[in-house]
Amino acid sequence: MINIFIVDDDPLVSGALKVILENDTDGDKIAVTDVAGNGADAVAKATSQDFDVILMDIRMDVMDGLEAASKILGNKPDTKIIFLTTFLDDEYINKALSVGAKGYILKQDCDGIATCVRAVMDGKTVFAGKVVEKLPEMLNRKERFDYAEFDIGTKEQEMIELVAEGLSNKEIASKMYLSEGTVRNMMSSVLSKLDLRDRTQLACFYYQRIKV
Amino acid sequence: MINIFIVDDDPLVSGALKVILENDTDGDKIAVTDVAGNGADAVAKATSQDFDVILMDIRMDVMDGLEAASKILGNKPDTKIIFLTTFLDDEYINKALSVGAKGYILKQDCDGIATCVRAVMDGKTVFAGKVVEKLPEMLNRKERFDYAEFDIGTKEQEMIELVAEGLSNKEIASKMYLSEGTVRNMMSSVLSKLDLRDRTQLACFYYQRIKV
DNA sequence: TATCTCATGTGACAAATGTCATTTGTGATC
DNA sequence: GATCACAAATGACATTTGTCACATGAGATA
Repeated sequence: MINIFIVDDDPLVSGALKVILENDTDGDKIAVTDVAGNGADAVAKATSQDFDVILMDIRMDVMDGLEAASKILGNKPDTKIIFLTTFLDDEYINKALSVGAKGYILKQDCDGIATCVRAVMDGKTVFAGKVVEKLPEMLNRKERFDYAEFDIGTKEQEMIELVAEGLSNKEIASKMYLSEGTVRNMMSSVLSKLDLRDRTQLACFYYQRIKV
Repeated sequence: MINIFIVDDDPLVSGALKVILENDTDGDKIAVTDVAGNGADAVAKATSQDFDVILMDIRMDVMDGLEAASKILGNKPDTKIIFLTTFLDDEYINKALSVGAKGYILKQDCDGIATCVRAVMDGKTVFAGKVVEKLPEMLNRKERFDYAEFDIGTKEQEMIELVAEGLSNKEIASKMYLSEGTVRNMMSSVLSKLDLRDRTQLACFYYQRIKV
């Protein structure tokens, strides 16, 4: 028998999941033995009881799912937690992985959730296909840096990228069809806007804050 | 009925998988409809036939699984491919994700493979627990760069790190208790060893090849 | 001892870099 | 038409940077 704990602030979701899971017959019987409506509750219950798998929402009041998972896993590292959420958010996915989640499934395609639970019980980790599609870009991701916040225009952005490839002013000028003097002026302006001293600091800034 | 194609250079493995999969009764019946022993064969067969799921080894003669998968997915992007391999290699995992694999399972724990196949049929992606444990570090990894290969010593490494923080020669000299002239000489030497032109290119090199 | 290597340092030089004041041309706005 | 804003360009300047030839001193080796 597989012993499930559902954490979701929407009773409709918990209810639906319970029905789906408990009526699944493709293998060991699954039973939902407890339900919580927020992260804090979840931590309390998971501390006093043992569950085979926890299905948890991420966005919840009082304490969100990621924090709750972190606390639970800090206490019982072998707990298998599957996140079941509506949002396909890079930040969420990254944190879920870091926390050590065993799954990240989207609510919109949670039909096969019973199968997921079984796979997780087998030591596997199950992700929604769309989640995994995002991983490669996340592995070599570019942060979305808010150029506007620093009042930096498109041409200036292009120049920054070229600096970050190691080009000299002359080379940049040639690539951008500008005179070298203009590139210098742009450089000077960008450096001042970003409060940097020279092109090397700009390159560092680029790799540290803009692209990673 | 779920229609499986197994690609593995070891007939014992293919045979064992076939038995495990076809005797599983927890849901739709699973049938292994074809088998191949290397990547090239796999590409040929996957082009002429349609399969629901392809289970593929990575290390194979003639053409490895990753390349084969890439070709197959280039042709039929919706193909669901699960890698089944012995190796927990960062490079493999990264490529598998990039290629668009629906799973990465270790042979040593392939008991639940039928469950995995079903989860993948449901649009999920299934990874061995150990694979996913590696992802967080991969997401913020530091490459281990072989300074020795370029004959770069400890002091030179330290200098490189300082350049990558945007320090000037004078500042580096002060931090390392050297004269500015010495720093310049070191710089010149390092640039030549790495075949770079200036400190900005060195900073770029650092972020692109050394630390990420 | 004589020699060699190596890290450190100096001085000189050309090139690249960043800053600034100023000019020019274009398009928008009044 | 007059004015303004702005991108592009120029020239001058001080500073930083990279290169090179060479000096110095310490430690290793023959």
